[in-house]
Amino acid sequence: MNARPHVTLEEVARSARVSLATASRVLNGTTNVRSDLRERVVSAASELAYTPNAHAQALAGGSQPTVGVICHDVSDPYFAGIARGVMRVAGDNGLLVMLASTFRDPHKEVAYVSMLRAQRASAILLIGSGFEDKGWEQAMAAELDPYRRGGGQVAVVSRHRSLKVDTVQPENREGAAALAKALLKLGHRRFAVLAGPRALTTVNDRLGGFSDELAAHGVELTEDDIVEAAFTRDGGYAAVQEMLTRQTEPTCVFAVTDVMAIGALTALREAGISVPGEMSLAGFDDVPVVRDLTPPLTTVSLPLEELGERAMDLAIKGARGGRSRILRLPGEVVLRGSTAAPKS
Amino acid sequence: MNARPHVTLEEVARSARVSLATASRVLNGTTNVRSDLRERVVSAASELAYTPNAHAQALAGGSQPTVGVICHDVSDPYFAGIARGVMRVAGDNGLLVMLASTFRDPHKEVAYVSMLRAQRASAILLIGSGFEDKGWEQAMAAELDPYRRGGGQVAVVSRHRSLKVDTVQPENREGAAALAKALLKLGHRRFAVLAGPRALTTVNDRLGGFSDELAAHGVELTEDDIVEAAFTRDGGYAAVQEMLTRQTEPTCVFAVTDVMAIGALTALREAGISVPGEMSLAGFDDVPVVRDLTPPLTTVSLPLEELGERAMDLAIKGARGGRSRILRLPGEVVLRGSTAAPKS
DNA sequence: AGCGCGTCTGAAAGCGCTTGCAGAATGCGC
DNA sequence: GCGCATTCTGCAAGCGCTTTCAGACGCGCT
Repeated sequence: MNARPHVTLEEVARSARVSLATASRVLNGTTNVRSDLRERVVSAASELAYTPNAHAQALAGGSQPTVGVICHDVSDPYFAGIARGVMRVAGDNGLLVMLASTFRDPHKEVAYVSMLRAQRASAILLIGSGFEDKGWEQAMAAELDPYRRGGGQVAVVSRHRSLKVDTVQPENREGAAALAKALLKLGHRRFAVLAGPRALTTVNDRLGGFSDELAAHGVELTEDDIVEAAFTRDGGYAAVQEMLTRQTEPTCVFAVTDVMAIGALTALREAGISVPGEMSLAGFDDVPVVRDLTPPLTTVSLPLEELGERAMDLAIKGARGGRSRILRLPGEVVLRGSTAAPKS
Repeated sequence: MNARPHVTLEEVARSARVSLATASRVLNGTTNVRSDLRERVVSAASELAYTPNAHAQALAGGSQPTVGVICHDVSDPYFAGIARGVMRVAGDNGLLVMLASTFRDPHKEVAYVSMLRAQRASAILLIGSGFEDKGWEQAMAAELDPYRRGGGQVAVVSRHRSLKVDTVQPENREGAAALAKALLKLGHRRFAVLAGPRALTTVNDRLGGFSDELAAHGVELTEDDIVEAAFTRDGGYAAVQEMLTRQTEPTCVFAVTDVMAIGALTALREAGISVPGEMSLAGFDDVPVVRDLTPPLTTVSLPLEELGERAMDLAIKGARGGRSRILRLPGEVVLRGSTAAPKS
């Protein structure tokens, strides 16, 4: 109704009987201003509940205090953990975060980058696995390149390296390999893997690291041992059901993601298979809640918040001299109650 | 390095040999433009990888396709569920979401509103319990009022009504009361409540609903039965430890939040108290993961995503004729394995 | 008292885009 | 072939703010 437009700097200046320039300077602390004038401006501003128009500021050359973050799904605890780190660093630096959730739709992802570009976000963070898809990569590059050429920062968590940007990489391959080694040491020889869609780089890396390490110890993983499913709790649940219909008789299941492992655990329980008594189960990520499962989940612990913090750091200190920087953060195998020696 | 400024509409226009106005009209589809001109503009734009400067657009009068969402903690699954709904609706409407995480700091919350105001976000959503604090309420109102006067939409999930804004309210009181009734019916008479800080309206409502219902059935809840702790998993964990040191001997524990209940469950297990054998446990929210706990958690199920969707709807269809609208969404008691009749 | 210097303040020029307005171009009927 | 109605197109005025530049002012000095 009384959609009276926003209070402008000009009104403040008029009300304080100073010039626009002076008002601006007071509010930004750019230059010294005689104290009585400053006083007048400050009180006029607060009286009118003035807030600068960020768009005008941005247009006029002031830098833009917003960064964009694109993830697959805000409600996935893996992402949530990373986002937490991102938010903290952003908050500490007075940055506003624009968060977009793509629900794993590659088109949306590109579209969001475009919007962020329009917003002249000072940085864009891509979080979560990239897609192994030529077409997508090109479309993404077509947005990202002009963005960076225009001075935008890009940082990425856990992506394919073919996007030549600053990257924070959890060591998926190595982590999965270390997990495989630990599982072998427990005595397991027959494994099943619950994998997400192979189009995701993360899945590939973890799966590859795991099976290579197995192979190095003379244990082959066949296609039959690998169940592909959605990258979610329900995906894990369904994957176990699928697995149980197959001929394979694993003694240990590796879900490439904790979230999938959670679903798997429930499916196993409902099938009357005790964990770890009859079947060991391991995940990856060390999402907070897996500690509270029964049994607590063996997994590869990733410093989720730190991943986010580092990515944000890279984006902020965007001193991209030349090469794109890659920061590798290792995971650590954490053996908990969900794994044990196989029933002999 | 080659921080060449962004491509502007003017360059596009020049490259297409048309006027600025025409280029603008082509790109916005405002008016019909002769097809050959349109053609030239379109191809020039794509060749130059042009993206309009959203700030300039906003300044020049075009409306702003961004909304702000403020929550306590992105990594809390309760919020994550709501955010999911918000994101979906936002995405469907071509809106960019700016998400801020306050980590429960009231000052930050106000500060973020101010930033969002500066961004001229077309709507601001406040998610999560408000603070029962006069000073905070005033500070908040001081930001929100001018914002709305300037045409901004505000919607809120689960807040105190004293902020006169469109609200989506989960029925905390009623849900807690219904839960109390169900628990009484199971035969419980001695309860403990793990509560979050009383400064949060949500805590008050749930606690109030629960204890009032108990009282209506002749069961009194004393201060000793209530343990106050942080609103987190660790808070729940600590609260159980505290509870165990007290004289009370409850047969049933109500954690006002699923997240707290998760911590509580682990603490109980570690204390060697079986659930539900020796102690029943109930939560509130029905966060996805509680189904996968052992035992699965009895709780009051809230339609989390819908809460978010509705809030976003309210904000978008901001037809605030006069009164602020309040949408109440009921919760539903879901009895799962974590509750049983008390050991007689 | 007069001069030079340093510090403040204000006028004005954009930042990139939208849009009202007026002039150009097109098509039609006669 | 001419006049008029009907589209299109281009000019130019802002949107609200920052910032350069030059003028105004006050000071200490000679």
